[in-house]
This record gives sequence, structure tokens and C-alpha cells, in this order.
Amino acid sequence: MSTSQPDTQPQTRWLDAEEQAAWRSYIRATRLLDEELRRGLEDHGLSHPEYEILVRLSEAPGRALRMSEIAGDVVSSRSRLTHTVARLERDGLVARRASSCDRRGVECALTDRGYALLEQAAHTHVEQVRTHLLDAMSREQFLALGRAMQQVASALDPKGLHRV
Amino acid sequence: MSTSQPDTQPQTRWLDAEEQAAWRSYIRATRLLDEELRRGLEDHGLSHPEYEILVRLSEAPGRALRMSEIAGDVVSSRSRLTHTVARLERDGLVARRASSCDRRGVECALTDRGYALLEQAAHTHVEQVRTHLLDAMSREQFLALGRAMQQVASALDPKGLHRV
DNA sequence: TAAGATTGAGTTGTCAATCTTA
DNA sequence: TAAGATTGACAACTCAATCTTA
Repeated sequence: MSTSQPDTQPQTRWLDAEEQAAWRSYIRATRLLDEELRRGLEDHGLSHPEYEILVRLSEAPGRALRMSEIAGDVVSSRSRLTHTVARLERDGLVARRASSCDRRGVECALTDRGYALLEQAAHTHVEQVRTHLLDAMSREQFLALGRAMQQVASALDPKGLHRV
Repeated sequence: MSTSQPDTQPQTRWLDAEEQAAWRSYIRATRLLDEELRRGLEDHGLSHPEYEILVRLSEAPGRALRMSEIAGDVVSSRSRLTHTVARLERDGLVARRASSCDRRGVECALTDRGYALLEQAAHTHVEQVRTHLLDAMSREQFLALGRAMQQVASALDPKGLHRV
């Protein structure tokens, strides 16, 4: 859409040429990177959302988390998380059990098989992140990018809860 | 996955703590922003991929492009583009016709209805981009982010072709 | 009444196979 | 043979409705 038109609708703050170029670079790079990472994980039979769930579980005490905690961590709707975890469970990578404290809740635990697969996938994945993101810029640029994105995340989800 | 383990597999360059934090901020912010933008466009009956296709068409001479050009622009597989454009055509937002020069090709043109819808959706969308991305950081931060992402895009797709 | 989680129906995306023309 | 584009089968995601317990 044009960036500097007279603006018949009220108060739309269009992007100027530089902002627009930056925005398009952002969109294009995120799309290309997503695609690249998807292909890397595909070789291990994992989608990116699935991979991230396994990562969070691997870092949790007892390698287990409640469904709602995972959903907040990986920015997923509860519904999507249920479907995704159902697949992971079908493949024997995680196991679900009723939560001990809150009987409405469900705990999801990483299996040994899940951990083993994650160990393999992580090599590929981290190497890809480094190659395509870190190696494309200076360390300082990357850390600055991280700070900027942290600000974005905080503004969109101040409590880190990611309510859906 | 852990960031500094002994590394039994060869030559995996793990992320250090700062790099890892930056990477997670990036992932989290992009997920949250995607979600937010999706909801904004939903009110206009458009997905983000659909919106981007309409934008590219609106900027093209004659408001028309070949399918393969669109695919490169918006980083989509040909197959996905065909499905998406089929939906846009069903809704009367674009129209396809055989390419004049190359009879293998197909041209896709924005309809008046498509342009009108885009004009409306663009207000919402641009306002969201500004609110959630631009307003979350300084202008210089944002332009720096754009430069970094431009480097990433160039590395992933040097010719700007996005071969799938 | 609300929170945690799941379900099923419909939509969108992926992959491999196919068709047409260069 | 290869490039442009499409197709259909299958997988993943979204939304609204449902079920259970707090």
C-alpha cells in the first residue's frame, strides 16, 4: 500500500520510505528464516512448534511442565498446544498425566526418547540459527536486535502470560 | 537445549547465554507480533499471506503480476500461492488470466474490489505495525533492525529469487 | 462462574505428482 | 529437459463448543 498518501481515513500513521524498507526486510527475513529452520527440523521429523515444546520441557525441573505453562512459554493457544502435544505423545516423545496439585490440570513430561531426539535435532537447529542469523551480522548487532525484540515482546505481553 | 555442554557431536557452535537470550526474545516477539497482526487482518477477512499478495499487486504496474513473481516477493511456495490466490479469486479480490508473452505463465490482477478491501485493511495493519513494532523502540533501533534483517535476507536468498 | 484442557469441524499449508509450454 | 503452474491427499492450525474441577 502506498506510504504517503493524503489519508482520507483519520489518523493512520503511515510508514515513511525508510521505515517501510526496514519493515519489509524484517518480514522477508523472518519468512526466509522460518522456512529454512522448518526444513532443518523436518529431517528430524519435528515442526518448529514441536521442537520448542521439547526444548522447554528439557529445561524444566523433572523435565515436565503443565500444559498452560508450555502454552505461555511457546506462545501457543491452548487448543493448538493440545493438538501438538497429542502428536508428540502419539510418537512417544512426551507423556501426559493428571496434575498432582490441581486436578483440572495436565502435566506433560519429556520421555527418554523425546530427549534423545531433541539432542539430535538441537545440533542441526542451533547450527542453522548461527549460520543464518548470527553469522549474518556482528555480535553487537545481534544483541541489539535481541534487546529491541525484547521490548516488542514486553509491550505485547507485559506479564509474559500470553493470554489467548 | 543446554548451551554449553561438552558436545559429543562434532563442531556444533552452541549459543552462549547472551546469544540465547537474544534468540529467545526474537522468537517470542515474532510469534506475538504474528498473532497480533493475524487478528487485525482477520477483521477484514484476510490472512497475512493474502494481505501481502494484495499489497504487491497494488504496487505493480497495471496492478498485475505473474504468479512466479508474486511467489518470490512474498516468500511462498508456488503450490501455496496457487491455493491462496484461488481463494482470493473465489472472493473476487483478484482475477487470473493467461500470460501474454509466455504461454506457460499466469498473470494475477487485483480487482477494484480487491483494491478497495486493501485500502481498508492497510489502515488497521499499518497502525498495528507502528504500534507494536515501531513504537516499542527508537527510530534508530528500528532502522538498525531493518539493516540487520536485510543482511539475513540477503544471505538466505542472495538473488532475491527465493527458489523453492 | 471461571480456569484448565480437550474436541471436532472447517480452513490453510505441505509435499509429491501431473500437466502444459519453452 | 526444464520451467510455470496446478492438483489432490494429507497434516497442521483456528475457532467455537464442551467437559471437568476450582
